[in-house]
Amino acid sequence: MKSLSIKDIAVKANVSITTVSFIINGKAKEKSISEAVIEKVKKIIEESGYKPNQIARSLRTGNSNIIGLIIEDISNSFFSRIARLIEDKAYKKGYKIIYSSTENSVDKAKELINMFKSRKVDAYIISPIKGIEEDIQMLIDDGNPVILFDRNLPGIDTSYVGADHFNASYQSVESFIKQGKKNIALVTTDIDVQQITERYEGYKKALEDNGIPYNDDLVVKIHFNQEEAETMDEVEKLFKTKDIDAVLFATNYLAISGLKVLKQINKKISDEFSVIAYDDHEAFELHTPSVSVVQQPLEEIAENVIKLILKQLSSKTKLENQKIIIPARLIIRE
Amino acid sequence: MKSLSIKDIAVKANVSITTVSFIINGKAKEKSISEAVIEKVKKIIEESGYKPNQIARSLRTGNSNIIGLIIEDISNSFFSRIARLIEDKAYKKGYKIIYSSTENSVDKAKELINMFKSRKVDAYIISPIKGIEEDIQMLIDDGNPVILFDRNLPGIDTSYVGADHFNASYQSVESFIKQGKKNIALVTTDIDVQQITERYEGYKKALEDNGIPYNDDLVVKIHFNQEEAETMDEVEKLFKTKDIDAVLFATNYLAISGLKVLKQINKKISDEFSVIAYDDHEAFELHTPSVSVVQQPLEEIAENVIKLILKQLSSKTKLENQKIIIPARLIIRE
DNA sequence: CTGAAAGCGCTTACAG
DNA sequence: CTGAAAGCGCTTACAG
Repeated sequence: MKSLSIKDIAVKANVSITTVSFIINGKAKEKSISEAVIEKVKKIIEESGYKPNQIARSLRTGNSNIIGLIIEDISNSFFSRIARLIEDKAYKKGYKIIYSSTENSVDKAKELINMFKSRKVDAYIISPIKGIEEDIQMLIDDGNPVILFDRNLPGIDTSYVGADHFNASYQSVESFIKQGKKNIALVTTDIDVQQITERYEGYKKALEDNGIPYNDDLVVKIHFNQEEAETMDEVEKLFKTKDIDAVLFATNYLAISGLKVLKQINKKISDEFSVIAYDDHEAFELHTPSVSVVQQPLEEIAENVIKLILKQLSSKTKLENQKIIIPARLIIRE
Repeated sequence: MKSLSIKDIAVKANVSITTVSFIINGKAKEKSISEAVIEKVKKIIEESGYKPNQIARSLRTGNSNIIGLIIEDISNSFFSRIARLIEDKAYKKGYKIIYSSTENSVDKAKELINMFKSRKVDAYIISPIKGIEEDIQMLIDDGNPVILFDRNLPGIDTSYVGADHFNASYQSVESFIKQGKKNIALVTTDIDVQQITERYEGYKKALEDNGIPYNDDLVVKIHFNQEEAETMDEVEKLFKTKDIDAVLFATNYLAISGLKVLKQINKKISDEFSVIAYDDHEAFELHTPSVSVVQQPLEEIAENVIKLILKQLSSKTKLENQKIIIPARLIIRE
């Protein structure tokens, strides 16, 4: 069954397709179409259930009312929750979101950008990885609104929204030190992205500022994408061979692996052994005892991303770039 | 900066756009274009970075290589993990996925279907809710491939893939009974969808088959979308006023709220008080003590959904419908 | 107050 | 072996 076209409506209403188009697009008044015609056409559209073909509209107008969202992995709860918030907020303004996961692959990220480009999305929201700077720069040069979030790409001159990873990490370590901890470990990943680097820098600086020597042996960099069993082995080794009294996990999935290890080796979180996880997760509050966390300001990140995108979308000229850094919240749970 | 069109390539190569189009679409051989021309055109495409406009292609061919995925809520880990698996598998076959969340709203679900329709997606994967039967039937009548998953819509004659909710629930209750439990509660939701009803029926039937009278007081139906605090109040009331020795949670988020209550009122899971959660979640294995769960076969669900969709997509004729029910796995954790 | 016509960038049946 | 032309379903500048 073929669907109706604007022509079918025009024939039924005995007017031109121009008239129908004006009515559909709310330009009837402006084009001074008579009330009678407006009524008649609207009624026919209503009754027939006609929906304009958005593909044709996009081809003609060059925009799509679609925003492309590129993230690392939709099954990661940080991203899926952000995606949901962005989706909601965009939807209310008449924009749809197409998302896709890069899985931390430069090739896939480039492909996704190309796919979005060839579908003429109106704007790009990207949680970028290293290696796609050029592709992003091309989008910007072509005049597309582009916003980076979660991770900044220092060389790229565009707007960015993200949490203050450095300070969050700094404060976490400082809170350990205030509790009297001396041997503070960091479990992080080896992905070379800014937010991970910042968490590392925050850790280092906090030690330094408090006169505790940095010890490379207490920092474990887990290879991205490796089997969880392997990760757990590495963390277990850290817990067993080093004399540590506190550990900061740089991502929530690492913290979960870490907690599994603690359970396995029957080591408890206690006054003698503190844990902070970067990025909250339902498992942490529920854990016995509860795990302290750094909460990322999801709502504010999504809010700011959408606000910037919509502002750029409704402006004829390129707006000034904004780098918005939002404080994260350290939640100490007893 | 305007992007290149097929015409630009044709001009550069000094051939017609027809020839360029044939080459792009791999029909060069079939149309017996000379090797020399193929080489020349390919080189120019390569060098210029030309990407065909998919919008124009869609308008012309009527298909988009896009599959629409409609789920309840992308921030729910069951859906985000399924989405990721489906995305991966579709991507390998050259299909992209557009997803959107219905948030259990009939209106939003209808709007999403309309949006997908007007974007001419090639196929629909839908985790449906009651009230959109007509809209789905229209899609099917129009000849679109449609697959339902997770929840079936009994009246609709199309393929379906989902877990065996009835048996999973039945077995959970039976395992309680084997442990000698008599007062088995069910915490479920009031959403009127098939998979929730089946979990309820499985619970009831297992009691009946084992000679335990069904007691309505032990079944709590939580209102969907209400504040978690309210949910926790209701669960707390159940735990405090009824003398129960086992509880089955019909969804993982309800189980998480339930565990929070247990923590608050300082009640422990033990030999005297067993818990099973429907749908695994990282928090459950980590919990002290670990929580038994029903694991949904995510990988198999995604695999079967994609297989059915691709088969339908590559077939000229409408294939016979298949209802694929996959057993869930009950994992008893000590 | 309304319409004929061009054009967005493709694909493809047809012609040579 | 290759190309001119129609057409997918819209929008919009222009004309009357």
